[in-house]
Amino acid sequence: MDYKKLADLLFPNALTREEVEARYPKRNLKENEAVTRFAPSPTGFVHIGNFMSCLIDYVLAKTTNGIFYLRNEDTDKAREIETAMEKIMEVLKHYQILPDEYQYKEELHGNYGPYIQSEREEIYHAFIKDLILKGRAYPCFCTKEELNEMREVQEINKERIGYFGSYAKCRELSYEEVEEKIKAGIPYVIRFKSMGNYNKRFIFHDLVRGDMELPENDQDAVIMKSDNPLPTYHFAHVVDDYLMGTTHVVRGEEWLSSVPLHIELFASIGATPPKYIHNPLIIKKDGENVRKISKRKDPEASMSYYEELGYPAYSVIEALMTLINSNYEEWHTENPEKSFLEFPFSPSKMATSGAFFDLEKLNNISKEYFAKLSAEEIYEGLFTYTEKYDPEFHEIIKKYKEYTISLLNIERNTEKPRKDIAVYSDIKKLFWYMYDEYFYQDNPYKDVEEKYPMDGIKEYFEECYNLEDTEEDWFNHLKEFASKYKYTASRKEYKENPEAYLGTIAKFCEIIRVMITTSNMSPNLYDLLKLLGKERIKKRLEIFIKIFQ
RNA sequence: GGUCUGUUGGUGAAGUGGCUUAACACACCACCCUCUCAAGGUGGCAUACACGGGUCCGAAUCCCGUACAGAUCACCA
Repeated sequence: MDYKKLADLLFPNALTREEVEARYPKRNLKENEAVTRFAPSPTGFVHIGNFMSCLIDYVLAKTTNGIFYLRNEDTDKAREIETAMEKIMEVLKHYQILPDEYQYKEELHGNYGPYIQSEREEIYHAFIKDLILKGRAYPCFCTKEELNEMREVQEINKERIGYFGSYAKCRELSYEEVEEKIKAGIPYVIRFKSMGNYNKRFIFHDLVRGDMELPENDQDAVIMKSDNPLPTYHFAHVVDDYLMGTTHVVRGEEWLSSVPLHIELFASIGATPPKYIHNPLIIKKDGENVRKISKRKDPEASMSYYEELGYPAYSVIEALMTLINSNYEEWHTENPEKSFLEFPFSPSKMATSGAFFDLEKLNNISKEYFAKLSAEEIYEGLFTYTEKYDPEFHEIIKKYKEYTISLLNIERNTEKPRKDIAVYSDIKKLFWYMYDEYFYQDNPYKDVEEKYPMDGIKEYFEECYNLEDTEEDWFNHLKEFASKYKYTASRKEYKENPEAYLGTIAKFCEIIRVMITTSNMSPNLYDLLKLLGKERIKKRLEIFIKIFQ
């Protein structure tokens, strides 16, 4: 076979490798500086597993003073979704994981572009032509039907499945045969010609798992598709990461089984492969079974799920960091002021089995985080969140800014602040009744089932309640007053003689609490009353008494 | 079926041959505190290292086998 003739037949106008490589000088890196990339395909929402890889990429690049870039892997034109790239950019922005080099719409940053694979066609073609010239790639005209048939034969014979060895029949085509088929317009793909031996093994070093013994690749994988002149993932990965100078490839462990192919592909173009970090899959318990978190079944697989509920970016990153390195949590409690970018990340400490993204744990992390924020900071976050996800509430908190901050400040500046907010959408659930716009929407007490005695309630507000009291005075006065209406301050006394009392002070407080919040659970009553003010208390009192008397 | 990877309490996990009578965190339960809730405090979850062999003075840790689970075997990434 005359490879030169074949190469010119298939790619008459392709650039040479030298011409292409001249555009991509070696990166000027110091020892240990990592070049990483986030390389999503724009086929849907951002999956949490991909985002975890992305976070690792980012941490690796930033902690080594290296480069983190974004590459749009849009070679699958059939599955491409137009808005997907926008979503990806939004997620990166939301989490402030910003690439140093990227290409989006009219913007181009970085000297190793294009960063969109569909714009790199001539680059791939130069490499493919070069492989053909070396006898390491060839056109294959096998149809889907032929391939399926071959597969069935392999299954019956209990052989390995694939296009390799004697099954790779298009390997043997003569130049004349190829020329004839091409002239006849028969569609074809380009396959890599493997020289590997499946029975031979080699050592592959993964940064997470250490040394692994893998069989050599012997599959003649498709490297260029027939329906469009773009490469498959495998080939694009090899060419792009070589030219763009990627030092570390972070990807899900589902890629582990194609490592032998990638290693052989790198060797075939005379390049050193990058270091690999195969991170664990994010899994989920589904009844008895454990499975990969799924785009279709699990809403929490999508990064937008967390944003919509109002998890702060910080909480999600914290939760993922604890998954990535389980000693992260401990480190962070010891170094509470430090950013996750100062954490000494170690790939070898990463879990090697499936990682369970625990929403309970996320909530806990998030509550701890909110507990540390000031009321003003929470207000700001809430402002941004509601602007996008709850415009009605947004208008309300805008109107009552100072008041909302005071609400958020209840039991906050103490040694043991409240921990009842995990997501921004919790805030409305917690404080809706403190806004008259919500309180008076219909009968506020429609869900109150218990029949409360009204003894002393009206009198309390008329004769005793004083807005100026300190909390201590307030409670003492309340106790004193309630005891006149057969409420006791002593639990013991009440237990001994329940008939003699209407209840304990707790009961009296409960009635007031229900009156102003419609619920028997709320933050500190003293603060709520104070914030509500005399007039608004009075109005609620009147309605309350009217309904319950 | 082939290949690869795993398997420590309810959950996530620490652990790389002696410091382990196996950490820590979350969840759950009980009690304490308390005007309710959220917290906070104390304690509990009673035989947690898949199973069977082996190496060794000594194994959760190394080796072999078995079972189970997961990943992958596309012109999808």
